[in-house]
Amino acid sequence: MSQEQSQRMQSMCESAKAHVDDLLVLLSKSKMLSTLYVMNCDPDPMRFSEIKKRVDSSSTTVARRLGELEDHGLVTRTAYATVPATVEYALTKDAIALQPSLESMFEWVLNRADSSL
Amino acid sequence: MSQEQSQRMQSMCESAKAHVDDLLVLLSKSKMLSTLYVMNCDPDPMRFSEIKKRVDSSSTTVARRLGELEDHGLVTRTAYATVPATVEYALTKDAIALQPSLESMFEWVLNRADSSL
DNA sequence: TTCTTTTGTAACAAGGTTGTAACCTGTCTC
DNA sequence: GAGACAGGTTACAACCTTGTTACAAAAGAA
Repeated sequence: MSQEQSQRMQSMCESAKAHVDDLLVLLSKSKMLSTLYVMNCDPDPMRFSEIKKRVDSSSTTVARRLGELEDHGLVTRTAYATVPATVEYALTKDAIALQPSLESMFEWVLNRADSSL
Repeated sequence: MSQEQSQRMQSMCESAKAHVDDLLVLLSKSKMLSTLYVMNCDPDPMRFSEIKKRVDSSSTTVARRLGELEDHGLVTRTAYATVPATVEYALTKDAIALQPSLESMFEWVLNRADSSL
C-alpha cells in the first residue's frame, strides 16, 4: 500500500472514530438513555410535557436532550398551532433501530436493580 | 390496600427507581460505554495500560471508571507482584450478561457512523 | 383585564468532571 | 546512584453541565 493510500485510510478511520465518539458522547449525556427509553415504550408520538414527566427532569434539560436528538436525526419535532401550543416528538426510523439494544439493556438494568434490593 | 401498604410499596418503587438511576448515571459517565465495550471485545482479562490505550483517555479517567465499575461489581481487579507491577481487569458474570445489548448498540453506532461519512 | 395553559428560552450561580503535572512504590538494569 | 517501567494517586485550574428563576407568545375563560 502506498503511503498516500495509508494516509487516506487512516484519515477515514479517524473520521469514523470521531463519529462513533460523537454518538457515544450523545448517548452518555444525562437522561439521554431514559429519554430514548420512554419514547420507545410508546410507539405514538409523545408530547413535551409527557416526556418531561416520565424522564423526571427539568424543562431545560429535557429540551436540551430533545434538541440534541433532533440535531442527530433521531427524533422529529412537530408543532401544532393549537392554544396552548402542542408539540409532538417521535423517534425516527434510525432511532427505532436502536430499540432492541436499548430494551435489553434496560432489562439488564432492571434485573440488577431488583437483585440489589 | 391500606395506606401503610401503599406507603411501603411506594418506598420500594422509589428504591428500585434509585437503583435504576444509579446504574444509568454509571453507564452515562464519560468513556464508560467504551470501557465496557473494549473489555467485552476480548474475553481475557485486560491490563490497565491496554484498556487505557484502547479507550484513549487519561490515566485518571480510566482509573476512575475502572474503580466505579469495581464498586458496582462489574469488574474484578487482580494485582500480580511482578516487576514492574501487573494488574488485570476482568468483567464479572453480571457485566458479561450485558454484552449482547452492548454489542448490538455498538453495531448500531458503527452503522450510523458509516452512513454519515 | 387578568389568569391559565403549553412549550420552551436566556442568564446565571452552584456544583460536577476532566486532564495535567507532580509524585509514589518496588525492583531490575546500567 | 540514576533510570525505567506499570499502575496508579493527589491537587488543582479550567471547563462543562445542571437546575432555578424569570420571561415569552397566543388565545380562550372568568
